[in-house]
Amino acid sequence: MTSSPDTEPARATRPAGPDKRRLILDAAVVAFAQRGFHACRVSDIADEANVAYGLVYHYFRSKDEVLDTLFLERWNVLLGVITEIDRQELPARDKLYAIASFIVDSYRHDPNLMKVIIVEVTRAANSFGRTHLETIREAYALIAAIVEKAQADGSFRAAVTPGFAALAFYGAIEQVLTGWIFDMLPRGEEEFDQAKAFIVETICGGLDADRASARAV
Amino acid sequence: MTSSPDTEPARATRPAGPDKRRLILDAAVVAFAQRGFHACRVSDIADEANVAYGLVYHYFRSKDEVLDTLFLERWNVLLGVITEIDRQELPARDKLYAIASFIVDSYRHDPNLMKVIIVEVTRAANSFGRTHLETIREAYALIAAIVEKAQADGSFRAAVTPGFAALAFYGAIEQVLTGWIFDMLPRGEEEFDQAKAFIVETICGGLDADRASARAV
Amino acid sequence: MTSSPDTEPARATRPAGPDKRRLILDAAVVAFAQRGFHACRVSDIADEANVAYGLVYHYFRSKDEVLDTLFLERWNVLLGVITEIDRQELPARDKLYAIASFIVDSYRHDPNLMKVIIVEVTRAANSFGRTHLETIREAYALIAAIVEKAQADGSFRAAVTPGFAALAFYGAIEQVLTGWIFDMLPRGEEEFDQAKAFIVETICGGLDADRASARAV
Amino acid sequence: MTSSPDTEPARATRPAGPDKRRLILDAAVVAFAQRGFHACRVSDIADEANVAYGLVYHYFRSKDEVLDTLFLERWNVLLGVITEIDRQELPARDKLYAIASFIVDSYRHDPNLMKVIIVEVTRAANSFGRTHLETIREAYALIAAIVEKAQADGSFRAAVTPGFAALAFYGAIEQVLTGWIFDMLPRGEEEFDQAKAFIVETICGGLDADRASARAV
DNA sequence: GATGAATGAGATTTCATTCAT
DNA sequence: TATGAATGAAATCTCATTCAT
Repeated sequence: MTSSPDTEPARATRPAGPDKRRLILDAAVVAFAQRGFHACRVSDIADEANVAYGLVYHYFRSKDEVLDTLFLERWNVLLGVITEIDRQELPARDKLYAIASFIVDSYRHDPNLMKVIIVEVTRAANSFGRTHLETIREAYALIAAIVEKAQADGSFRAAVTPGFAALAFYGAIEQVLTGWIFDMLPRGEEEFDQAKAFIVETICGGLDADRASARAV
Repeated sequence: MTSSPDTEPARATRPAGPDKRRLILDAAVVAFAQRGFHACRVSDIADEANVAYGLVYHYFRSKDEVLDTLFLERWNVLLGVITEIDRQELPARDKLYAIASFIVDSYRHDPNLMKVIIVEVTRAANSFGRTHLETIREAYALIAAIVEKAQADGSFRAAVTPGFAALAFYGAIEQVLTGWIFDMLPRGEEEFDQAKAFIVETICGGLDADRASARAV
Repeated sequence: MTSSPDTEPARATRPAGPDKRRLILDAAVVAFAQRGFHACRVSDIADEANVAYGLVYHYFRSKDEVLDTLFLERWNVLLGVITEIDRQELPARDKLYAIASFIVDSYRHDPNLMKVIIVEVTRAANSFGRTHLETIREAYALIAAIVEKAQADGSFRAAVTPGFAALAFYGAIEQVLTGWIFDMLPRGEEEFDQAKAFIVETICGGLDADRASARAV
Repeated sequence: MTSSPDTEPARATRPAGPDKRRLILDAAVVAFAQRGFHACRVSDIADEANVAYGLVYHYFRSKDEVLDTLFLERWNVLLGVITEIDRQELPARDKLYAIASFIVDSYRHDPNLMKVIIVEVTRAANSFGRTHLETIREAYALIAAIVEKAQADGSFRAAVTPGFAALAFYGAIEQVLTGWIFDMLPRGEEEFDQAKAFIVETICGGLDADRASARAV
C-alpha cells in the first residue's frame, strides 16, 4: 500500500515519553467504542487511561472536544491519503481500490476508532455529523473528482453523476464496516482483502451479466 | 409502484377518533428527528403531540419503547414489501429498483421517520441497532436471496457473493438518504426518481466503461 | 372468647350485596400488607379488588383515607373489646390475658390487617401514627386503668407505674406480632395460644426465680 | 456504665477535618427523623448538611444506602455492646439492665438516630426491616442466650422460652422508645433512668403480687 | 501536571388524583 | 355507579464540569 493506515500525526508534534494527552485519546477510542459516546462517562475514559478524570479537562475543554479531536485527526489522515492516491498515475479503478483498501485497513488496524467515527460522527446527523459536515464532504468531493476525471477520459461510463458515484462507493464501504461493527460479517485477513475487492467490483463492475440492460432509466 | 410506502398497520387495529397513541408516535418522529433521540426529552414529544407527558407513559413503558415501536412498525412494512416484490415475476434488476424505490419513497413520504430509523437504529451500534440486529438482518437476507436467484439463473454475474451485493446495495441507498438527511444532496421529485435509477444503475451496471476490466480479483 | 375478633362494624351500616366499598377496603388490606402503604399504588388496590381504580376515589377521598378507615374500623373494635373486658368481674391477670388473646386472635384471623395497622400506623411516627396518636393512646389508657385498679386492690404490685406496665404489656404483644410478620417466629394454632400465655406470664409472673431480687431499683 | 453509647467507629477510620461523609450521615439522621425516610428528599439531607446534593451520591450509591449505613453502624455497636455485657460476670438481671441501659442511653444521646432505626428499619416489614432481618435477629439471639443461661443456672424461671423472653424484653424497650418518639411519654434524665429500672422490673419481677398465681400455663 | 471532591442542572419515570363519558 | 384516559407535580439519580490543593 502506498499509505499506511496508522499514521499518527499528533504524536509527531508532541514530546516522547508518557504522553498523557495521547493516552487519553487512545483510551477514549476504547471507551467510546465500548459504550457509545453518550453512555460513556468522562470517568470511563479516565479509568481506561488510568488517570484521574480531572486530567481529561486539563487537556481538553470538554468531552465533545475529545471526540472532535479523534475525528479530525483521523479524517485529515484520510483526506491526505485520498489526495495522495489521486496524485498518482493510476487507473480510476485502482485509485478507488486504494481508497477502499486504506479505509478497510484503517478498520483492521483500529476497529474501535473506525466504529466511533462512523457511529458517532459520520452518521450522527444531529450532533457531530452536523458539526463536521464540511470536513466529511471533502472526502466525497475528492472521490467524486476521481470519478469525474475517469468519466472525462472515457474509462468510466457517465451513467451516473460523479457525486452520486462517490456516495454509492463510500456508502458501500461504510456498510461493510457497519457489518463488521455489528458482528454481522465475519472478520479476518481474508475477509478484509476480499471486501476491498468486492467493493470495487460491485461499484465498478456492476452486478449485471448483460451490460446491454444497463440503459439509463 | 406496487406498494405504497405509507401503509400504517397500527392505525387499522385502533379505533377511529382522536387516537392519542398514534398522535404520540407521530410527534415522537418529529421530535426525535429534530433533536436526536438522546437530546429529545419526553416532554418534547408530549409538547409536539400537545398532550401531558404523563400520557406518553400511559401508552409506552419508556422513551425507548417509543423508538422501538416506531422502528418495528416501519421495518416490518419494509420486510413485507420486499417479500411481496420478490414474489412477483420480475427481472432481479427491476426487483432491486422496486426496493430502492420503496425506500426512497418512504423517505419522500416521511423524511423524519427514515432519518430517525437510520440515525437512531440501523447505525446505532451500541443501542437500538444492537437490540434490533436480527430484524435488520432479515432485510439484508431477503435482498441477498434476490441476488442469489439472479446469479443462479445467469442474469447476475457471480463476481461477488449475494450477501455482499445486498450490503453494497443497501449501503448505497442508506448513503443517499444520509446525503438528504444532512442536506448534502438536493431534494425534490426529480432527485428522488433520479436517485432510484442511479442506485440501481451503479450497483447493477457498474462504473466501468469496459467490462473486460471486471475480472474477478 | 368473650369477644370475637372479626366483628366488622362497617358492614352493618351498609346494604348487603356486592358492597364495592367493603371490597376495596379488603383489597387494600391485602395490597398494603404485600407491598407496604407507600409502595402500593392505588391501582394495586383496584386490581386486587377487581374494580377500576377510579372507583377507589368514588368511595374514598384519597389513598390516605383508605388506610385511615381501615385503622379506625379495627382500632375502635379493639377499644370496645378492652372496655368490655374491663367491665367484667375478672382478676386483672385474666383481663390482660383476654386482651392479649383478642389481639393475637385478630392476627390469626386477619394477619394482613394487623400487619398494616402495626407497620403503617402504630409505628409510623411521621405519618399515620401521628395522625391517630390520640386514638392509639386510648388503648394504653384503658390497659393502664386495669393495672391501676389491680394495684389498688393489691393483686398487682406497685413496682412500676400503671402507664409503664401498659406500655410494656402492649409492647410485648406488638413484638410478638412483629416476629410473626417478619417470619421470625413460627405461626400455628399452638404457637398462637402459647404466645397469649407467655405474654401474660412474662409481664405478670416475671422472669426472676427469686422474687426477693425484685426490689425496687 | 460499662459501655458508652456514643461509640462512633466510622470516625476512627476517617481522617480528621471536615469529614463530609460523616456530615452527610449525621444530617441524614436529622432529616429522616424529621420527615420520615420516604417523605425526606435527598436534597433535604444535603440542605441539612449544607452540601450540594450531588455529594450525597458521591459518598453513597443511593438514598437507601445512607439509611443502610446508619442502621448497620449503630446496630453493630449494639451487638458489640451486648456481647461485651454478656462476657462479664454478672447476674442475668444486671445484664438485662445493662442492655436496657445502653439502648435507653443511645436514645438519650441521639434520639433522632434511634427513632430512625426503629421506625424505618426494625419495624419496616416491607423494606429495610426485611433487608436487615438477619442482623436484627442477632440481637434477639444474644439476649435469648443470656436468658437461657440464667434459666440453666436457676436464676431465671423456665416459665417461658428464652426466645420469647428476649422478644418481650426487647419489645418493652422499643415500646418505651416509641412512647418517647411519639411524645406520649415525658422525657428527662429521671424518666430515662426510671425507664431502665421499670423495664427490667416488669420483665424480671413481673406484675403479680402473688407469685403463686404464676403457674406455668 | 495531576487529583478527585464538590457542584447542580437536567433527565427519566412514577403515581395520586381529576374528570369526561 | 363505574371506567380508565389524561394530567403534572415531584422524586431519584447521573454526570459534565469546576476548582482547591
